[in-house]
Amino acid sequence: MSTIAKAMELLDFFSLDRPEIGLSDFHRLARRDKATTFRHLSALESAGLLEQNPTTRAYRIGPAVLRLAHMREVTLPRRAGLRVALPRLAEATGETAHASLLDATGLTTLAHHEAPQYSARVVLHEPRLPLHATASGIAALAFGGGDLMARALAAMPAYTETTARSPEELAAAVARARAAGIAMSDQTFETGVTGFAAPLFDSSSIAGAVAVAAVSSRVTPELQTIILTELIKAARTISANWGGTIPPALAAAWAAQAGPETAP
Amino acid sequence: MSTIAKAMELLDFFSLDRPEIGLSDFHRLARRDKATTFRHLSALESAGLLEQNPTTRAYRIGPAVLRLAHMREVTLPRRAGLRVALPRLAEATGETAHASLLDATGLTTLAHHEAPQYSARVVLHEPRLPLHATASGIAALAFGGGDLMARALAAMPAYTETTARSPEELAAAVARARAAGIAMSDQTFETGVTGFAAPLFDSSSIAGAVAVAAVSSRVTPELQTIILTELIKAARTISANWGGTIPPALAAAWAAQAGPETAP
DNA sequence: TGTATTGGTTCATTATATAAACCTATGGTT
DNA sequence: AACCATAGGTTTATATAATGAACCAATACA
Repeated sequence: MSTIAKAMELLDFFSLDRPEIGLSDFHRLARRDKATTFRHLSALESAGLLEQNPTTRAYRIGPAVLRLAHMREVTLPRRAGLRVALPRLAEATGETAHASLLDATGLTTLAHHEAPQYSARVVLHEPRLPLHATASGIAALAFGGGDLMARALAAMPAYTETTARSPEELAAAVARARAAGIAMSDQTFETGVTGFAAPLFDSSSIAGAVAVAAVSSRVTPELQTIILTELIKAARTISANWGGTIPPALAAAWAAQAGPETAP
Repeated sequence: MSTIAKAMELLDFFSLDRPEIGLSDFHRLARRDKATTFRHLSALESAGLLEQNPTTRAYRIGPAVLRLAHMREVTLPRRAGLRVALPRLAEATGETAHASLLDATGLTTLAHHEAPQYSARVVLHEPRLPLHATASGIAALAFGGGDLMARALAAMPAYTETTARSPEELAAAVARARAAGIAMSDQTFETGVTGFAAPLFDSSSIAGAVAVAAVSSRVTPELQTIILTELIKAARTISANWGGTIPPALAAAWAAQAGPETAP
């Protein structure tokens, strides 16, 4: 593994719950030598990707990231297209809504929004979503290129009892999602969490997924109907904002899924 | 220089004018071997910091950057504090306003806003601002720690005829800024651009600078008065948004500068 | 058809990354 | 006050990973 990749893995240890990490914590979290960790952190800092809290000396995301994100958002807007749709999806379903971006290597969480209705809700903390074990991943596989499937098959850790274990099992889930226009996952990533996801498109192809992560015990047939309807609405809105068009086969599946009243 | 730092330097070649860069262009821009450049780009891509445009194969800023920026902005808001103040500063002065963040290594441009009034306006494209040659840099030196000055003296390229060349010249400019509460730079970085800057503070210390980059030929004493007044207003607002307090000496300088009607 | 350019790959050579041990400062305990 | 644990950071021989010239395949232009 390249030194560069090792250094940049350190960035993935940050989360909303852990926005600042000291040298010793990093050294333990990454299970790497302290001197090595220190030099990696220093290199990231000198590029502005990290900075040190002047009082605690702990490391946190640096200002260069803001500049880069601003640049991407101006030239290739994504977040802006979620601003309305995601909170609306969360409120309409009463569950946690989130959107992720697909690149050549997999899905990256882009934004999430928790519904305020219930105190029991799904809180997300994974920056990268495994393709084989999440509804978003299945949705991406169902409507993405074949190379994605190869990547998914390369590593299939079993997170729960119901995580797909074999290529056949995964292929079946993907086929179901392709037919329904929506991917579902029953506690395949985290126990107690049921996922529903729809693919998102930009001007060239599939670009990500929008999903609802619901508390499993709350999922009744009625709620499921609401979630599917709202998810399709959200996916249509976001894809439109991203300059994408829904493939005809998917549009037909959605029309059948949600009933004629929500057809385009 | 570390491999990590070399790889991350590649990120600085992106700008709003050049949001996508192909392998060959990168190899020329960075003056590095093509194979090396390729491996660096691939490593950045595997971390999600870059992605490839699926049609042109050119590299652009990746989705991970959005996630990191979101995380920083939630835990340590900065952009939000500029959203109102910066456009207002640009409109009130008729010139380009910008804000930058200070870290241990220097100033990073955070956001800028061009005034719509005139077609002749200053367009900024530098991601990093040199401390010794910009108004923002002088403001940072005037109100930042002594280690900053050491860093500024380490490298002092002469961008124009009027760029400070000697430590004494720089120290004089910094002293003027400290006394006035505002830094000024007459075409020290780019010919035809006059800069005015005020320091910004967060809860712990100096955190950046807000500046007006004016077309030199338009700078009359009247405009200069407007710029100084508005700049102080903007600096007060932004620092307040960032949870900062203005040091007494600076508050006094500002009160004297802008006249009693704008005193806090 | 020929030529220039693109993105990407190979492999011997060489430079850089690594990790154990060490240093210094600080905060909390006895 | 002495003690211990932990923090951030540094040193140096050793080992691993980075480098770049040459090469390949594909596309674009003329």
